Amino acid sequence: MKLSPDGNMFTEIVLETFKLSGLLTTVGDSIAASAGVNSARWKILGAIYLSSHSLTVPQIARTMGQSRQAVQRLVDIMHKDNLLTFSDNPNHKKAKLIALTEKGSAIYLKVDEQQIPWANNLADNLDAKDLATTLQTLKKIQQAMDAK
Amino acid sequence: MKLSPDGNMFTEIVLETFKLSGLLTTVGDSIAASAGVNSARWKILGAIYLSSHSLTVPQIARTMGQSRQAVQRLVDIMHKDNLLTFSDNPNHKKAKLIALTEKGSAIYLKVDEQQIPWANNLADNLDAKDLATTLQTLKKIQQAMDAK
DNA sequence: GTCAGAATGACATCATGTTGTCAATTTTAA
DNA sequence: TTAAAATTGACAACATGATGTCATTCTGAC
Repeated sequence: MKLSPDGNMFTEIVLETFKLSGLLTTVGDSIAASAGVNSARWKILGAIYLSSHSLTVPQIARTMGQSRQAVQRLVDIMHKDNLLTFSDNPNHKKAKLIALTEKGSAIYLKVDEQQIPWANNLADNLDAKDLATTLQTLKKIQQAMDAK
Repeated sequence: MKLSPDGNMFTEIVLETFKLSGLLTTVGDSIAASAGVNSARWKILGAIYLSSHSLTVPQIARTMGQSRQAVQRLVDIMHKDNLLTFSDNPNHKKAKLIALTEKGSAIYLKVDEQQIPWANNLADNLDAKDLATTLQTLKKIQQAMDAK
């Protein structure tokens, strides 16, 4: 069997996604470093901050497209480092609700201060319509994968 | 400072890229498993196969957006496993040229057999024009990052 | 209400991938 | 031509992340 023209484009998108993810992680490490965290921990902080309410570990993992255990590991470390708080979950005895401490919040905002001009600057050189299409398509790809 | 509307879209694309990359790696592991490799090794095989000529380790790393050392590590393992060959590089005494063995080639093609219908099928449910825009935009983002 | 199946945390093992360092080689600039 | 800078392979240390297992808790079908 051969790739259809669309299948070929799709495959190229997959490869570019891998590549971009690697590059973004490296850049993210630089951006987050001055606040004392790395990309991985910044992403955890962001997942909680952006949800605007407490989340359980599995919820964070699903948001991030990662395994429950990988997130649990980081959450435990960040809890020890006083970046996150655990609180009882009225709906589940074992699955604690996770929120940011003041320190965690401050770190997230400090990283954001640097990420914002970076993102604004890069976005300036790109077409808004194309960005919108790209964002929607990335989401649709995930939905299509889920459906299989 | 606040995110511009475009900066906000850009940030969302970044997060979706991370998420999609994680999900694709998991799916890729499943697809590649029957041929005895995983996503990481499949990607190495693909980088060499698709270039249609021998590559050095740093060249593979740049193609994949990963560190030279991570690629070197896998290449050494895959050489031991008889998936790759090393040959002298007329342009560089230390940097060997890497190519696929018959076994490596066969494995790549076997994985491809399964990846192709998967990609074709998913692409069928997506708009060709949107896929083209997405692919171009992902590449442009990388160029814009490089320029900084 | 009960019980099978799913979800969750804890723990372990392993693969992937980054960063840092050093010596050897290549490239570049003067 | 030569010397400084960049590239490369080898090696090490460490962080990230997937997978597997077990006991506990929750959910849903009956």
